[in-house]
Amino acid sequence: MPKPGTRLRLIDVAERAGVSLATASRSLAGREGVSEEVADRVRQVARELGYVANPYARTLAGGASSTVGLVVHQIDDPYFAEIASGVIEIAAEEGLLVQICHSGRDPDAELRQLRHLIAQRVGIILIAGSGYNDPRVEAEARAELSEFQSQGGRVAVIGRHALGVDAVLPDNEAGSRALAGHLLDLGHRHIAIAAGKEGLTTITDRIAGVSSALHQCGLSLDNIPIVHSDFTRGGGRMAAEQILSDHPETTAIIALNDAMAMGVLSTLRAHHIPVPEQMSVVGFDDVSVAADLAPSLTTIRLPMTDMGRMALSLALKPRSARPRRRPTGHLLVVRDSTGPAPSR
Amino acid sequence: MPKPGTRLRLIDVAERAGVSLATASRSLAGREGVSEEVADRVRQVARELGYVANPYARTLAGGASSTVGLVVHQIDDPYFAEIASGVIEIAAEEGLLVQICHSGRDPDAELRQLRHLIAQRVGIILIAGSGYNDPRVEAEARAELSEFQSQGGRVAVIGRHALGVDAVLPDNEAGSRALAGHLLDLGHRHIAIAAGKEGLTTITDRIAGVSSALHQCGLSLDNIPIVHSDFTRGGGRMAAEQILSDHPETTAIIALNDAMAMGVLSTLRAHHIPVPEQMSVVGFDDVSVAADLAPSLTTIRLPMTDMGRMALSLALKPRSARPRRRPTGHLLVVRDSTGPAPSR
DNA sequence: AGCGCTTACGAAAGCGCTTTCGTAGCCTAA
DNA sequence: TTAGGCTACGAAAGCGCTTTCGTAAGCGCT
Repeated sequence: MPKPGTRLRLIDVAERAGVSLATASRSLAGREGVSEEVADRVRQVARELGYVANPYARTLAGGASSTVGLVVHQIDDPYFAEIASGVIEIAAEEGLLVQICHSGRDPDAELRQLRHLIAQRVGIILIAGSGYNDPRVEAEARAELSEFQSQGGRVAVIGRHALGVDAVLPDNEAGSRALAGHLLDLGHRHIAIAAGKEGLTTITDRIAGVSSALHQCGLSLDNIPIVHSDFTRGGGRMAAEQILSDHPETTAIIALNDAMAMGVLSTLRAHHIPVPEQMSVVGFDDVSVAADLAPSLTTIRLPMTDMGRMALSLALKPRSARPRRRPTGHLLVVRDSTGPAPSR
Repeated sequence: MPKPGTRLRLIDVAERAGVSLATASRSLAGREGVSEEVADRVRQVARELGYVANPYARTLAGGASSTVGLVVHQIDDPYFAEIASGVIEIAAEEGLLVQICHSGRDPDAELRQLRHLIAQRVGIILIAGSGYNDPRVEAEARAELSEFQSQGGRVAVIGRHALGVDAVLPDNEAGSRALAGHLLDLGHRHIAIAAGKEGLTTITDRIAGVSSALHQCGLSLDNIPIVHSDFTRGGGRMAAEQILSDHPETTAIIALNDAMAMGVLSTLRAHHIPVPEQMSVVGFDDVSVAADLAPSLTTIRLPMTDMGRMALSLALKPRSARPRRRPTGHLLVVRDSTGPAPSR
């Protein structure tokens, strides 16, 4: 920690500008009660001297904390990395700092991280990643957040709902409906779903979309296998293995995110099953590598970086009475991993 | 920002434990001058009450800042995301917070971020990513960092040197020597290099490794094309296009990182050039998706997550007189993207 | 018993800011 | 002219911690 007394302080600026500490503070904060002339002079001096306020002192004194806490499942998952990238971009513009912490897809860990961030007095909390189908955890998180908000904290969530706060929300159901619709249009009737860990709302929503598409064709979710493993490439591999061995009639696999889809593709390759000739595969998210895979992946594009940007912007706006929802667009991107169902 | 007076303060803990503020502080900080008995009681009370120190007050009062600033080129690049993941892991264990900022592979932006972090009074600075072949920038960064260190700040760099601070360093030269050696062993004599933006030390080092391998075979770097574009998939695509059109005799492409290799593979696919039958491709880093590509990528494995962990651990240790270097292992991982040079 | 020394603790002084409160100085109106 | 109300600013009080300094109590020693 830098030794005290060594950096430029506000009082130095004030002296140089020939005003009191209070006036200098007001000038830089843009508060009223200072004549334009004096305020300009102070700002000028501050700029010349390259003054940067000590955030610790500022926050301690009751100013707004200028750090935003971002909770992600795992930063080295491209989905979250892209969101983080958007958040960092806006934060840089606003002069805020971003603190990232991992929840590791564990509801309790997420809650811990949340509490830790609050205890650390961040000013803004952003939570990315699926919610949990666990009323206890959701209720606790909600209580924690509303307490935080009542003390002036700002919150927004990305890709999850039910927390009673502002949210940036993709339409998971519509997305996977489009995905399933695409496969059905191609004639696939033996579709399997490679899903992540049970208990994530994202998964529930995405499965609901598939169900809805099936119903439109007079089919039902009951007849299609859903393999739950993990929202990672490894999880995709495991799910694919299971689908191949338990449901050999399958001609299309819906992976509920791109990471799993990549695992599925890798397993199919290992089994020498040509994609899309013998098996179609779709993902969800359109992480940037999806286009560079072989075969390139048919998926739903979510604007992750934008979602990150939107979430922070949303949190920065004055709070409204009711939680706001910003829907994100989504787009079916058809690439080379899907094709007509093979004829028998 | 949470309203003051509302959270648990150290004085509350002190009162509950029946000691003074000073004693409570000393107890929790593990300083001496407190009897074991009293210290234990204070710690016990703090734990029961769930006390978390206000980091702003703590830092302002001259305690160590408990936030680590991590500068990366781009967080949604898997190489950096994996490093960040390791840093976040250790930080979580140590109760530190990680602030991430982007330098965008721009030396001046990096310098700005550095200054910003210092101005923000972080306690530890970690810089990941290549250095720059730009004496001015390097000198300024070095000066800034040494000033920071002289005021008690801790610093470590990851994957770059020449900054006069502790470093976690892969052996870029040996790695690419192994890579080139592998291709030479396979009989390739028309090798091209897809490199990132000129001016990065990482690139210089990796090219030097190739050069050294070539020399051992009586060949020289002079005869092989080096295309500079960008350390991204897009950059890989551009480089590949140029290599294909300007150097059709090429049978192997060394991409200087995995992202570029992925771009190269994607371009080769677009040109219907079979890999590795007609063209071998190697990358560098072994980002986790490299194993799941089609074909899977021959590359040099760098333990990115470990590098992140090591860097933070290194910075946390008491400073030594001279900058320490922690070499990281590297491993040639031969996969499906390389094969014997095609016979004419 | 009296001295100095150590140990264990409390009182209080900041750290650099924001904000409240007080007060000159000025303007307006009677 | 004087009372009343602004406006523009300064003095000073914290924010919650760490750390320095002072001191009472306990110890061994002469």
